[in-house]
Amino acid sequence: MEEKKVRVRYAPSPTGYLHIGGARSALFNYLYAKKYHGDFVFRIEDTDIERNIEGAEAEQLHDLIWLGIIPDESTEKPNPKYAPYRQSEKLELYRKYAQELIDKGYAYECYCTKEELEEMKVQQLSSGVKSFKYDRRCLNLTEEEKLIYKKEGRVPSIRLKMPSNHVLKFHDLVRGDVSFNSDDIGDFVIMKSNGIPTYNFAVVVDDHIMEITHVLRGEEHLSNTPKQLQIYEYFGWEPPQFGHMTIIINPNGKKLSKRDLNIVQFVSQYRKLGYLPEAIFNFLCLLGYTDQAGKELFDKDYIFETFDPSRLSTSPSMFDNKKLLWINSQYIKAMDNEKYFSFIFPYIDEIDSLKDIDLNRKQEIALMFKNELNYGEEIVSLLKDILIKKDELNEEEKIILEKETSPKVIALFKQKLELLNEVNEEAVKNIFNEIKKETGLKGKDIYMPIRISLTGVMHGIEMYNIIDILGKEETLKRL
RNA sequence: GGUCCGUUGGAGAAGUGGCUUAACUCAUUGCCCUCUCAAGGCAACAUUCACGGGUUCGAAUCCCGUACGGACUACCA
Repeated sequence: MEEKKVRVRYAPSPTGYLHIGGARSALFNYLYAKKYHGDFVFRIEDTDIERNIEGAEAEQLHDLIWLGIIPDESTEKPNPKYAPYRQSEKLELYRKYAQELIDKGYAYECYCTKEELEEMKVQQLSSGVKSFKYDRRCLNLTEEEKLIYKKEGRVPSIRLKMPSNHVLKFHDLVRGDVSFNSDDIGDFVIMKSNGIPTYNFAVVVDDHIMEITHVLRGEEHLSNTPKQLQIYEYFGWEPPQFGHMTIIINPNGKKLSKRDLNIVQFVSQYRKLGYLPEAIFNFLCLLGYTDQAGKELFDKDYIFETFDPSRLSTSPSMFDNKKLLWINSQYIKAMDNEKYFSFIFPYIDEIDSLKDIDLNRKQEIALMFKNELNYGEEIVSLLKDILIKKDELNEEEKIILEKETSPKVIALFKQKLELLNEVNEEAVKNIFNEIKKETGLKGKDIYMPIRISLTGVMHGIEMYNIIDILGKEETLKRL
């Protein structure tokens, strides 16, 4: 058999921003393409006109590229051979194929109204029927009957005629052999009465036309697969190989939903918070996949090389924000300084008093926090902790300040600092050493009173850095 | 209810019949470092792989059943 070039795709509907789940689907398809030197296609499934959102398509593509998941072909970079890349632009094609199925006797017009279908459903359910299936009342409509319906103003949808007792099986890239029986699947709609194809029909046509060879998608699509396979069979087309990845669950064990407000789950939100694309990319690789060598921190080239779809997991993975945070902090630490500066400056600029300081100064301050940060925006609150002194002290802090030696230490420090011509790290260290000698105190007893009188809190970055950030004048004022 | 999928620690998981005293990572806890927090270093954390049977000399690994969890069950994608 001739080796076909691997072609995979990510095909979102433009109903919102790129979220974690979508990004993960895209990512694994992308990895598959990279591993097997194939093409990764970004295409749009916009058949639900009601839910389409202006600008969502561009946002999704933009976020994807930001993450480093770069399509070889997309709505913005189409290959004429496969264009168009939006379903809404090839409605005629779907109609043509649907008609072909009707002509072959594999599909039929259905004139049922929404109300009738609803009623059918209620009736079936109440009469103890196990699962709802369309009762095929329009299967053998005569031309006369159709005419009557049409005169009533009814516009038909088109349903696929499922064969009876037909086993639809396939080898799932991640789950192994899976099979369904056509008897459990009702005649589903392939063309809505508004002339727009349904998802299950449109993907088949698209995947076939675009010569998609492999489809990695979420487990929620598993039960759609037999429907799609039946369509492939009717057309005599070769279906792609499917692989159904685990769903991502929230801490309650439920599928991550876009409405889940407890979890930040849009890529753009992470970008704004100061997560690095490489870190998210890495994290996403860990969601339902493990590296053979057990590595968890790796760069793209490594995963491109080693990716093995058979290692995709079959049990759901929980979205662990703490792990993302940790991975992100690792990537921040590993950044080279130039990159780090351009990453972190926008956050520093959020603080008015630091916005216009000179470059060297800003770099110095930025570096004080490089090992401290889990995500970019965190620097804002860390800096504010220093710049804005907390006014209410808690018990522990009060006790330290009220200790009999504390006022003396603070006074001594203030006095020595005032005499300093140039405040640099060494000079400040010397002051602490002198105080140590003169008072016989050490460690906590010296540092804490000063720390608390400067910032109001017992924790934070190194003392010298705090003094450095505040400046001599402000430091003296606070003592 | 039906169909399909899953079940190893707080979380992600490795494990494909003997090399498992169940790897590795996050989290948690303790210790070291240290003025503090963080970072970093070290260590602890599953007598056991949902449960019950079976196959086998031997099972987390294979088979059956039960329980539990999830996805789907739209003229949404």
